[in-house]
Amino acid sequence: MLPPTILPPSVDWITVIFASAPRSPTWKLADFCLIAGPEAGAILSGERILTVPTRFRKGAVLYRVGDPFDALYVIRFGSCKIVLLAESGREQIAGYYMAGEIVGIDGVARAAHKCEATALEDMEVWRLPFDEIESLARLSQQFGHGFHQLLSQESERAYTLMLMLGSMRADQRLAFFLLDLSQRHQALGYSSCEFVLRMTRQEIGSYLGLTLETVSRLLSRFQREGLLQVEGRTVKLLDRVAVSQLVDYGD
Amino acid sequence: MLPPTILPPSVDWITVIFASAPRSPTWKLADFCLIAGPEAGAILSGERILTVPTRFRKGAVLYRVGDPFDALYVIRFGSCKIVLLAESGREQIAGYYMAGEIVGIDGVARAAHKCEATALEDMEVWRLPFDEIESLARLSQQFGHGFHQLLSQESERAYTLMLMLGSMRADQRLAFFLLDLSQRHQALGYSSCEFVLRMTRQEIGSYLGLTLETVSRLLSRFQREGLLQVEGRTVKLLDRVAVSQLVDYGD
DNA sequence: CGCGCCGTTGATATTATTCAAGACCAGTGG
DNA sequence: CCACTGGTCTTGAATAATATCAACGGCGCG
Repeated sequence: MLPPTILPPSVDWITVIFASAPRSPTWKLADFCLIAGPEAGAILSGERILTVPTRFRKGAVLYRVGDPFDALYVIRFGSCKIVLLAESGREQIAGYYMAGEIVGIDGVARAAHKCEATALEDMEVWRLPFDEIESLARLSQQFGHGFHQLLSQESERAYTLMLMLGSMRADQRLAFFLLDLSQRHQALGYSSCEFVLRMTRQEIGSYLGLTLETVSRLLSRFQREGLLQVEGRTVKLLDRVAVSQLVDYGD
Repeated sequence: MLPPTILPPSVDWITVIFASAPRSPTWKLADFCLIAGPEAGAILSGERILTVPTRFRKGAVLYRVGDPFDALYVIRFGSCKIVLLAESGREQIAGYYMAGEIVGIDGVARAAHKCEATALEDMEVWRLPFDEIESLARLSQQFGHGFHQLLSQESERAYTLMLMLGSMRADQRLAFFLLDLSQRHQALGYSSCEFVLRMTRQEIGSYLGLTLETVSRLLSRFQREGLLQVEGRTVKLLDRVAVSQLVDYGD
C-alpha cells in the first residue's frame, strides 16, 4: 500500500522547504510542510523531492490544458497566471499565484490539467509529486487534513472571484484586485502600498472580466482621484481606506 | 490513529447509498461509494451513517455562513442553492446542486462554512461526517484519491462559472445555464429537453451575474426566436443546437 | 532603426441596469 | 366567496455602464 520505505534522507525536504519558502496569506506553506512531522521523512526521500526545483523563464508554460497531471508546484519565487481556455476560443484568467503559493490543483479532478499555467516573470518552483503527497496524507492524519484544506481553499479562492465577477462594477473589481495584491505582497514581507503589476492591462482585464481599455481608464481615474499613483506597472496605493470603501459601499 | 474497529455493520451503508442515489454527471456518487471497497465496512458503522438522513422543507437552510463544519451532505432528492454573502451585504449564488451531488465542501478549508445552503424544494440529504470520510481516505488509497478528486471538482465547477461570468454576454450565460441544467437532468434519468427551474428569475440572475429583468427578457427572446418554450418555471428546449451555438460562437 | 506589443485616450455603439407599471397567482383572513 | 397581500414575472422607456473602434505615443528588443 505504501511505497517501499526509504532510508532517512540526508536532507529533510520538509524542513528545507519550510526554511526557504516565504509565507502566503491564503495557505501557510509552513503549516503544509511542518504538520507532516517526522513521519514524513520515513517515506519520502530527500532526492525525490529536492532534485526537481525547476526554473521557468518569463512567458514559459508550466503546464498546458490536457497535460497529464502528476504533481503540484510550490512557487519558490516569481509568479504565474492560470488561464482557462474553452474549446470555443473563449479565454479567461482564473488565477494569479505568487511565491509561497501552490499551483496545479486544477489537474487533480481529472488527472489532466484543465488550465494552462504561464510564468509572468522568471520563477522557480518545487515540484511535489502528487502520489507522494497522497501517501503522506494517508500516513499522517494531520497532514491529510491540511491537504484537504489546501484543495478546498482552491474553491474558496474561486468563490471569491465569482462574487467579484458576478456582483461588482468595473471600478470595484479593480479596487478589489489591487487590495488583494497589496495584502499578498505584505504577507510576503514586501511593501503593501507599492508594488509592481506583473500582468499586462489585457491580462488584468481578463482576470476581472473587463477589457484592457476599461482597466487603463480606471487606473487613470483612480490616479486622478488621488487613490493611487500609477507609473507603467508600478502602483503606489495612496488612500487604502478609500479603495476599501469603494469595494464595500461602492460610491 | 484509526478509530476503534467496529463490527461489520448490519447494513452496508456504502451499498445502500449506491443503490438508491441517482447518478450525477460531474461526480459519480457510485464511484465515491464503491471505491471504498470492503475495507470501508471495517471502520464505519452502519448506524453512524444511516441514522442521519435528514429532510429539509423548501426554503429551509442546511447551513449558514460561519456554521461549524463537520460533514458533507449527499442529496438524496431535491435541490439547493449555495449563496455567498459578503460582509458588505453583497450576495451571489455560487452554486446549484441536485440529487446525487454533494454539498458542504465550502466548509472544509476553514472548519466553518463560507456559504449558506438553502433548499429550493423539499429535499432529503444524507449526512457524511467529515472525520469519517477522512478516516476512510486514509484507509483506502483508492477512496482517498477519489475523495481528493471530489474536493478538486468543486474548484473545477467554480472555474467554469468564472469563465462564464468573466467572458460571456448575458444571453450566452443564460444559454449556458440552461444547457447545464439540461445535461444534469438527463444524467439523473429525466428528460433533457423539458424541465422545471427551481430558482426564481431573481436567483437565476444572481447565479449568472444579471438582473432578474434581464433574465426574464432573455427567456422571452429565446422563446420568440423559437429556441425554447417557457411557461412559468417550466422550460422546454426546442432547438438545442442553436442554443449551443449561441454559447460557443455567440451570434 | 523599425517592428511589435503595450498603454492611453476619445468618440461612438452596445449592452445591461434601473425605474416604473401592471398582470398573474397562491395563500390568507374576513 | 371575495378581497387583499406579497411575491413573482413581464414589458417598456430612460439611463448608465462598459465595450468597441480608432488613433497615437512609448518602450523594448532584434
